[in-house]
Amino acid sequence: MTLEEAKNKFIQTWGGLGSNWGINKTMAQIHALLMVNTEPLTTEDVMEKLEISRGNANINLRALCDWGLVERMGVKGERKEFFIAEKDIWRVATRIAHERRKREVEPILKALSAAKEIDAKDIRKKEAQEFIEFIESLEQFTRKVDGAFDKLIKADQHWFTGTLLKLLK
Amino acid sequence: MTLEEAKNKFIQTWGGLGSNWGINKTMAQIHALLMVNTEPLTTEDVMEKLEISRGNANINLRALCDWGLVERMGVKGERKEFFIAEKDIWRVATRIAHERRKREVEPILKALSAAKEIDAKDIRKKEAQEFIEFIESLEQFTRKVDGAFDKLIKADQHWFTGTLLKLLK
DNA sequence: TTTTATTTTCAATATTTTTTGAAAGTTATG
DNA sequence: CATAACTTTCAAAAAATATTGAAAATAAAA
Repeated sequence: MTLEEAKNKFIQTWGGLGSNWGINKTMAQIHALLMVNTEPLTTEDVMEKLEISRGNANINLRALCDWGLVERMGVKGERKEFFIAEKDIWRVATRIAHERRKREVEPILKALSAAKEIDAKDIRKKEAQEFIEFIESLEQFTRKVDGAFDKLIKADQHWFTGTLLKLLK
Repeated sequence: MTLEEAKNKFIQTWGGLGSNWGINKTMAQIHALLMVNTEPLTTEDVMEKLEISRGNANINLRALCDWGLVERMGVKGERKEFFIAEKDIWRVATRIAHERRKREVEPILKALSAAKEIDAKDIRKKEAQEFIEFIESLEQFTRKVDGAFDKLIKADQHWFTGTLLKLLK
């Protein structure tokens, strides 16, 4: 396998993984492409190397910027925009975690809280009490996990890979 | 909102969440339905309450059993099969984590390791060395997170909600 | 064994999500 | 200002994924 082939293989793999993590395939592939290229690339480069349309490249590059996984870069004397990826895997992971937490946890808590608003006529039923109790256990659990996640995201990599992981041995 | 409406709302919400976690909508809805019903339900019940086809109900009930989130139950004197859900949210979470780990981490590590097999003619290039180094940092990180995950799955809930969460305060 | 109840399978269909590409928008340059 | 270089948008098309429903398979009962 040539270096080129190895890089392509990695791009494909990373693309496949992305879909498991709420990131679409193209977005993950662009991210992979930018990670294995030390020099910044233009939209045109991305289109060519991944054989995708301009619209697709544009939309996903923007999404990657929103997620904080990619940065726009101006290059002196060039009119085009250049893009460069976050390469530090710890930062990549925390950025993804941060974004997903924001998008997912809040709606869950809102929905759970809404589910408890039961009419007076029903609320005294044993069945209703059981239901409410169940929803509350879910809420409590969600809050706890969310809190832990939040701390993890804010923690620094050394503490994580050192201290915390030792505790989990 | 009546108790019935509240339950339905919860089922819908849980269904929506599922898709964020690699579980399809129907699968998550069936799981929710079984969680809010103390008594076991049949395939027929699930079809009616969620207004889905027999095939869909069957396939997703089976998947839930595979994930360890639902159990088949025989009921004395009844010919039909009954299903009951895991209701303990900690167990639900660890089962999902366990299943996803199995399906996702192994393929990642395999693919990363394959990406390093670069031809002799390229291997001496500085660029190849950088690439390999990068892939290795990814492998190392994946292994660490995976290890932590594994421990977490095997840990008991008390230790998690008590000891570990305090450390993350 | 035959009948009947129940579960499973899977090709066809429907739905959701992603991608395309061309037109409209923007910004720098002469 | 006009032109050229580049970026953004979005309706339509394609691809991926989930769902249906009826037929086949299985298992219990008669």
